[in-house]
Amino acid sequence: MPKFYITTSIPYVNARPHVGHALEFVQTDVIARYRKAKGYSVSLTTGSDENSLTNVLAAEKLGIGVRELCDANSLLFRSMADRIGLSYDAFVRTSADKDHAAVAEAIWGRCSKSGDIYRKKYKGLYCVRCELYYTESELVAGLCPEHKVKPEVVEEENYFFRLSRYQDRILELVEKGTVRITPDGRKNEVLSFVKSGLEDFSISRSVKRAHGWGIPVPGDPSQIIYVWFDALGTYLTGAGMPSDMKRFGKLWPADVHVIGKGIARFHAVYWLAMLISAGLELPREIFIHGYVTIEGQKMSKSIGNVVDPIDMIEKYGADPLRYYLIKNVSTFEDGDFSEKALREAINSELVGNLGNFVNRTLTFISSKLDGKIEEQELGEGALAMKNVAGLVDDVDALLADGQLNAALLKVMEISGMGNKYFQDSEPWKLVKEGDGPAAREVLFVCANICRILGIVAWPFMPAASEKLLGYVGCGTHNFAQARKLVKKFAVVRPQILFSKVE
RNA sequence: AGCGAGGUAGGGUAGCCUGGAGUGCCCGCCGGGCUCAUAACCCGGAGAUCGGUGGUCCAAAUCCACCCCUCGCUACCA
Repeated sequence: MPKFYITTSIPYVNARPHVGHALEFVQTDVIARYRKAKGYSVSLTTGSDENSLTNVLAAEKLGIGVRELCDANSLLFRSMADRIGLSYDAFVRTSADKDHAAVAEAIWGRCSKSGDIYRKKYKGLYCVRCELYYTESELVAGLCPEHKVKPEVVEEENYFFRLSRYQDRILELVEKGTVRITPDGRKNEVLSFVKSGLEDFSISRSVKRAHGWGIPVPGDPSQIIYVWFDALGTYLTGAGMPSDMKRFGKLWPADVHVIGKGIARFHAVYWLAMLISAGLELPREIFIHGYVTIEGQKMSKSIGNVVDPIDMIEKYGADPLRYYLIKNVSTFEDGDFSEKALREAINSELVGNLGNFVNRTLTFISSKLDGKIEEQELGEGALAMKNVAGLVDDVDALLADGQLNAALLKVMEISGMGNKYFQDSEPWKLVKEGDGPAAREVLFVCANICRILGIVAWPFMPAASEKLLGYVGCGTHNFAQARKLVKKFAVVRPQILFSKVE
């Protein structure tokens, strides 16, 4: 069985999860489940990024300890992962996972051995209030854009990573697609960034600047490893490094890193260089999604429009939220979230289209045909099955290509087709007229379409899919089964798959 | 400012590369049909100067030029 190793990025835990995080979890999970349904042995790593100054500052603001903040918020992220159905195998906490500290140290050691780490004085414009360095161009009239104060010139000796050395190598890897950057637009951005010239970057902070929070530099307790230099290592930690190198040997390299557009560079440039330097294999693909806006506006605390995915799950369920995030948010561009649109999608698409088709089919079979249906000679129904088969191929191809949004539309087309076939065939009339065989043919076809729907919907809406497959008595969600005709069904009277919202 | 992506009915999209009646899809809206089904489903309809201007061509959403608007990227900052 071929392996497939996929990761989500690890969010900072300075605040609660928002729908943007949910989007990434869902996209990642859809890809992971699709691969499972294709017969891959899939592993998925997620986690939380905790060794950052942002978290320290957030904790100070709240008047609690960093440890406390990280524990609490990490738990929230984990809880969201669980509730949204993210099928993860490892949840790495960068500040609490012993293996992870070991990984960070190992990466450091390996890069150092390659001669890519050196000490250098760093001089920059530092805003004490932000606790951040600014470049000249970021300043507004020479002042910090946030606090309108003049930044201080601060000098600090740090460790640097010799990124410049890898410019040509990265350019080639990305250009040739050895490391695939999806979508192409992002790939071009990465290329233009690399072409503009790569400079070495600082990979440590003084303990003071880091407020003593983070993983110490091996052999130099006065310095803390820069958060990104440790955070990226979670992908290795999750694969088993260093405690289970057998597992790691099987899983690494990652097949896909799913990330948001804001951190593309860290993955497509820094991470690749770090891995080359450390003598480790490179990920095969970096999959970059857009951001979620709320009712057309950027999500922000000051506007107060942050949407809590856990609230949405409690209100509408995980599958409907998953459905919405894939269907209404384009896979690679920014997309919008609105509760109104979510409700409309549930009522008209999940309830009205998919849920109704399943319900009318299964209810019909159980009330009019004793719940049993067997293979029939196919007349008109053969064409319907052929069309469905074509759509299954489409779903498969689109998912393989990462076009999650388009794939889900095709899934919905299948139930749309089922509804139309059911309607046009009017089996209820056939039953009244006493034409049993004709009615049985229609329902035999519809039962198969339901089953196929259950299979292709599984990556997107696993709970509903499993329920549905249970009703038709076919447990498997393996994609290959979607291309076969099941000959005999014993159907149970279904419960409603999705409930209408008022 | 430089580089890149995009502007198609009320919203969201496909079509553009390889010109040929504004052709399609998902919602919303209006009307009709049906009754197996969660007032659901099926059919039909209204609604677009395809960002603007000019050009090439028998013919342009599609090719070219210019302009307007939106959005991304431009390093140590999710």
